[in-house]
Amino acid sequence: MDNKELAQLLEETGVLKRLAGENDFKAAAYDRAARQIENMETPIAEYIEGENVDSISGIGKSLATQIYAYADTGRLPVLDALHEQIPSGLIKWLDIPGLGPKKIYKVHRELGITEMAELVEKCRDGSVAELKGMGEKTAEKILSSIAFMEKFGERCRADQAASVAKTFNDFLFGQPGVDAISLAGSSRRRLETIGDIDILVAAKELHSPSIMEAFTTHPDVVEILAKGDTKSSIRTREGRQVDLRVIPEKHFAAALMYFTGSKEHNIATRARARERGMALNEYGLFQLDDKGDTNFDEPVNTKTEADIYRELDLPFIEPELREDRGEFAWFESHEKIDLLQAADIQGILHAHSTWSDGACTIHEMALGCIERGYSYLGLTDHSRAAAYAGGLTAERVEAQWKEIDQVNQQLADEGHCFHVFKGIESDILGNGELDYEEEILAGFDFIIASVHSALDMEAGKMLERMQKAAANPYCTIIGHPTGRLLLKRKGSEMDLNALVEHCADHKTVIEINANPRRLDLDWRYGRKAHECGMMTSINPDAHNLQMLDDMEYGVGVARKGWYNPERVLNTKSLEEISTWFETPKNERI
DNA sequence: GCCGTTTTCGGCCCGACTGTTTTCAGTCG
Repeated sequence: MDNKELAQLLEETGVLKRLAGENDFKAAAYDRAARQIENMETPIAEYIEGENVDSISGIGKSLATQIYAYADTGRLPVLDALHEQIPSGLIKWLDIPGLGPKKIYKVHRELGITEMAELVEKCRDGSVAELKGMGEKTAEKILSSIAFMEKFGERCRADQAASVAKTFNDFLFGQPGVDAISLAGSSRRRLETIGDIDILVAAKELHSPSIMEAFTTHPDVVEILAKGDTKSSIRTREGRQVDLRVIPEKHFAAALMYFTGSKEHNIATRARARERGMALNEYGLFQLDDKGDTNFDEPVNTKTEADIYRELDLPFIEPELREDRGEFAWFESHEKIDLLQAADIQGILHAHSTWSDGACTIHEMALGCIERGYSYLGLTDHSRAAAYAGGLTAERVEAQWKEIDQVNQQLADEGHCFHVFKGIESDILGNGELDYEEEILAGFDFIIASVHSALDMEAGKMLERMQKAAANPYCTIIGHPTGRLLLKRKGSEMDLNALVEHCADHKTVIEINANPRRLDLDWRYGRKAHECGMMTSINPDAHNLQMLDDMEYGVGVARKGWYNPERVLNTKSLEEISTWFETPKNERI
């Protein structure tokens, strides 16, 4: 039994309680307990053994009873009971924008349906519109939302969102009366997938209507979901939802904080304000009087987000950390957090050339790195098992080494202080071995070991395979550990906590693949990595020059995973990393 | 369902927008 598994069951209980029409605060208690247990570093089993589960904050007598029962029987009684009452088909309905738990339960109860297809049918034949509290427009909205979901899916990758965000950001910035503009929401928090794009504009009230008008009539807009004086939502032809909020400049800091979220982080900051006799909303921070009333015309003077946090006895919390995943607890005992910055990165460690499936020569890739301010390139073409990608035979490896020597000489002659390292992206074979004989392996400066075949291996076997590769003295870095493709392919479900620990023990680095399609290792394992001292490397896996710019996404994810520069391999200078590569693996720090 | 140096009961983050109402519930972020 692990914390994650229990947390998932508690979360599902919260969802079903809402669908069952129970008090929202009760449902929220299950959400809170789930988050608490998921973020705890102590295994829940220790509390169960010590019979002090209810000493965990947010868990009282009732939840503790459930958890003990789960320890005994492997089942959560409250969840089993809810499953009897609520068909699981309804959970999917929650993904339909505009349809929440109350309406879902009403439709289910009164029309006796549980499947999405039945819902479509009942919206079309008018049954839904006839229900009390519903109507024609509600039914139409449900139909259009379902059609939209089927066409585009609910979320998109961060890079896709960035391109839509840029279009609207540039457009709005040019509108008369716009004093300031900022991206907010999950894009600002650097989440790997984005639901909708949130943009915040500061403008005087008199300009608001014309800004809203310009926004909702932009040529990319195919549907207006809502339009008000301060808030509007649209859908773009790429299928993305964009929310715009226009507020006077004096509210900008509070609004940015509110609009950036996460929802859970906001709930916690507002509760914190309450504890200090204040109230926080998107218009500012307000002092409450004895009766709990306040004058909303006179906020506490806070010009920036940092000012608001300071009033709540906190340092500025970087947007990437605002997930209510331990950031408040951290600042109870620490004054600051040292987070990786893009400028800390000194070199590139995962890139391909025309020797395998890359688009550019070694020299071109090196110049691309120099242009971007890096001081080294670890070239890693594919190994021989990756025949589909032009993987290198042992003979071609040796020929490539000669070319790398020539390129290094040429770059030195041209006056560049830059070095190309001889690396390889070695396939991890089905049995966990690397792809060359030892004498070839020993000739590389470093090796990235990645799985490119038999991806759907059973999780336990996959973990053994990865652990064997990671323990190999020639394996420097594990590449894209799960093989996931965001929103497309799930990736291996092996126990990543176990892999992180194993790699920390063997001084093997696990990369954060910066390709926005992967972003693998996931940031959620950052705390585990921190706890056991695992190092990472932010790697673009570049197959052309443009992909070198994907580093931005990798850095965002590393920040989200709480990595400091010391735990990121490619923050080392050229000199430091040369020494590090030369040091035998088991002696590395 | 949880929680408490104002509290063991009565709160729990809070406001905008929509649709269905005729003063408000539901949804969203």
